[in-house]
Amino acid sequence: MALRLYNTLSAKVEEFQPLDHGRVRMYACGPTVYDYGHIGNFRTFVAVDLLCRFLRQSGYDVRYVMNITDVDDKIIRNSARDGVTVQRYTAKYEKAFLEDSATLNIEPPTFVRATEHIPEMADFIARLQEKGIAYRTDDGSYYFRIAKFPAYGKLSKKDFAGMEDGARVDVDEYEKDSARDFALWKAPKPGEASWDTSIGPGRPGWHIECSVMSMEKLGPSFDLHAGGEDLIFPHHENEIAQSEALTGKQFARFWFHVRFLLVEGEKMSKSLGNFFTIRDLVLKGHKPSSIRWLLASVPYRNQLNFTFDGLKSAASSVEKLRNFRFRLTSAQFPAGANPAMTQLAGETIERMKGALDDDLNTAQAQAAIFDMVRSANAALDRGEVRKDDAQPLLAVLDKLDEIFGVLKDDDQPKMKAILDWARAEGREKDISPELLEIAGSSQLSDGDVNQKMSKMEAARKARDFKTSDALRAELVSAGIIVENTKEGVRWRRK
RNA sequence: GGCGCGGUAGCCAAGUGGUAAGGCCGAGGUCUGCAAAACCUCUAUCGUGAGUUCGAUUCUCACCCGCGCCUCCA
Repeated sequence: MALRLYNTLSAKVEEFQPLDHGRVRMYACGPTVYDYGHIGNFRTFVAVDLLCRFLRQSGYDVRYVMNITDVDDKIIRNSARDGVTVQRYTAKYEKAFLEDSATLNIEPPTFVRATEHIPEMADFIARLQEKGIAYRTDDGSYYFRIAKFPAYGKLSKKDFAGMEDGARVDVDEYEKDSARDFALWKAPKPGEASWDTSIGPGRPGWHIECSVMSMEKLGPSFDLHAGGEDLIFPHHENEIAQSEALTGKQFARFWFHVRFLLVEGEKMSKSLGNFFTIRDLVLKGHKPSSIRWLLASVPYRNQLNFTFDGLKSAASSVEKLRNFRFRLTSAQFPAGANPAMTQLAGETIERMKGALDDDLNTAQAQAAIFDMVRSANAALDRGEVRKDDAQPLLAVLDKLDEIFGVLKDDDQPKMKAILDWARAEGREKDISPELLEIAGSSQLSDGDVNQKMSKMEAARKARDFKTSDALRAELVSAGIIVENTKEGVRWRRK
């Protein structure tokens, strides 16, 4: 079965086939680096990451480009407020974005920056002007003439034919021929960042960067264009207009839009006090893997209700998977193989692939893995798992994790890094005891832990439970989880 | 007002014209020196009303509620 994806352009679920056999070219609208990214931003980026990972797992060679918008109104406003250059201002938040992406195990795409493509944008606009599609106003701004692109509205399903010009002219705008015409290039204003270019001084409009950079990296027609649902209009509609008006070719073929999330059942907003960055959540003691799992647990086209109960639940779910993996890798099994386990592994792989092929139904993929884990754990309890069964079962987990990216336990160092950042930023008051507990579990080295573990085991063998319990309590208070199982003793960090 | 999405167990959340995945939490039990982990059992008739149908949670209509876009917010 092949991947079927919802395409905003056709408003249908379609079978996905790239233009070039075996090769996918995709572009995603990335962040505007004017502040720390919030969980809403990262829902989108995680969803696109899942898509990219699944395409790769499905055998495609994926070229994935993401833009970083490092010049826009908010950036100009905020950098002026802080009295720093635009460059310096955006550098801080771009770094934060890259760190947060890494925290969430988002595989880095090829990044492109708006400010590094200013001459190309000017050239693009000049060519639009040559074709009579763009026009210059007296102040030196350039606009896109929507009347020249009859297909305008095809992505957002808006009908502009009957709209009267002038009904809603924004008085702040310059002299546009039509109210719907959008800015390609903004004339310089005093105190604002400006570039001298072939079409005159100024700065790019919002949409032009994505047309220019995506086509430069991926060609005039490419397979997938992704972003948050809010970008459908006007951003992506305008990208299509600019690009297709210039090249006469179809721009992106599939449009992938990720739905907004809610927080505790309400729209996230600063005024409601339910606005969270990744760092805010980690400071509260939540693990990056919990955040990622929760964000990935609801299919991208559904509204996701992001709650703190949900985060705790996600933490337990990830824990369950990690425990299962731990159990398979740490125990000794009798030689041989159990055909039931081989079959279970095979069926689960099929179920996961089938779920993800179905417009990235991550919820069903997760259900498939949990079904397998339960069955396999039950078989383990009954002693029905043989030596040769471990590998195929672990392979299923690996396959799952190629997409979901939560099994490797590197939460602790990531949280420690954010703890250090908070201290450097003077945010001590936001550091929770939970974070300190987890980040602090590194105080005991692996060697220390192993030493105490063997002492504890010796005491247990001698049935000196008082001593062994005391050692265990000591380890537990240091953030170590100790398990004495039939298959042997083992430990891990909280 | 225009266009669109959704309302499923305490919470999160899939799904289907033939009586409902998965996760978390809770209760009871098994295992265990204890703890942890794990396993087993239990917990929903799918917003409300009407219609179509042999049969609807799944289709249609109405209503109520929530959400999104229509203003450079992912």
